[in-house]
Amino acid sequence: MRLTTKGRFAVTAMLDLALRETGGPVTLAGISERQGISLSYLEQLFGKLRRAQLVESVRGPGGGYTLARTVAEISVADIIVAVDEPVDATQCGGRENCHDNHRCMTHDLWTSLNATIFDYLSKISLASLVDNQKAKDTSVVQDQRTLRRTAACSDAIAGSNAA
Amino acid sequence: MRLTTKGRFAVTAMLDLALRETGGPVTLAGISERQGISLSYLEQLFGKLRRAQLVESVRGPGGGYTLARTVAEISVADIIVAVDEPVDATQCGGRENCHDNHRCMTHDLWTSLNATIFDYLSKISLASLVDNQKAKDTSVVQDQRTLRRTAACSDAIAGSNAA
DNA sequence: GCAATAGTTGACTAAATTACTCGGAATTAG
DNA sequence: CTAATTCCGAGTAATTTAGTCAACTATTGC
Repeated sequence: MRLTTKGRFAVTAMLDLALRETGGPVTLAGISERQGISLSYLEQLFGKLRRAQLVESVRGPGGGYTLARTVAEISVADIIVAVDEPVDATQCGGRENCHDNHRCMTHDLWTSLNATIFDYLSKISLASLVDNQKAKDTSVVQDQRTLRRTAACSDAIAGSNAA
Repeated sequence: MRLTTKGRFAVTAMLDLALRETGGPVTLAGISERQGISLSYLEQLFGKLRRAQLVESVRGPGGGYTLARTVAEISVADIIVAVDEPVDATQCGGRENCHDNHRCMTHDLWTSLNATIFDYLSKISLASLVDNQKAKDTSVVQDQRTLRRTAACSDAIAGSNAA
């Protein structure tokens, strides 16, 4: 479990996707434009997200990405694990070949700490982020663009909650 | 708040220090040998830990480092923040210069998530890690045969960093 | 005072990772 | 067919990680 900007990008992109997927597949070009993340980088990230079965893709015109599960079934931990390679830096890589009586020190310390952080992030679903985001949006109504987006978000939430 | 191997090294080193400081200042050379972390790298890390006032140094023969506070007053979060540069990757760096109506999305998401993780790690003190470690040590008493493996293990660690 | 010990600092470097670009191939709607 | 879009691999600049090296300062023991 690492926490880097890579994981943040992925979560941001997934949140954007979650907020819009009722209108059919969402293109990476759109996410790129809205979130200020380069298209090519998104392609890499979504390649991993797809292989982790968090999203599904539709090729061709009108294609794009959709969530492979409901927003309630996708956690922040899922996303971060999908894009941040395992790496599992317990130094001995799970094997017990560290120092003699010190071998468990780094090992147990980080495996348990990792487990707890992972556990914590597993309980934060995309659904809760969407809700939070929706609350922010409606409380800061600015112009037409925001209004349109808010409406779309409401649909997105209603639609995916029903499923 | 990032979680990288750098922070892990620092926490490991601090734990080693906490476990031994009753016998006076602990040298970096000792920590280096026991934990398999290069001396020069430890120098860098402890420079930061000292500037963050988590440790105090004693120069000259018999010198080394001691904790600047009690083990109960030092948290894992303190250590990680001390060595992992701020970076604060909210993309807009705290300023509100992100995209128009999307600016708060990444921003709020990560500041709140960061805060929660930070909060969590703030509650894990060195004292609890020390207690945990002591329990492990006494329950898994090693014998002389194990001690000889130490040298070989250092090599194993150096090699497995690539993985 | 001298020598040994140990921290302090800064400059430097190799390797890895991050964040990204480019070019093209596969797929599919219209 | 053509355009839109994902898919894929190679390449790359910037950054970070992890570590080296050398010179320096402070302290202690003799």
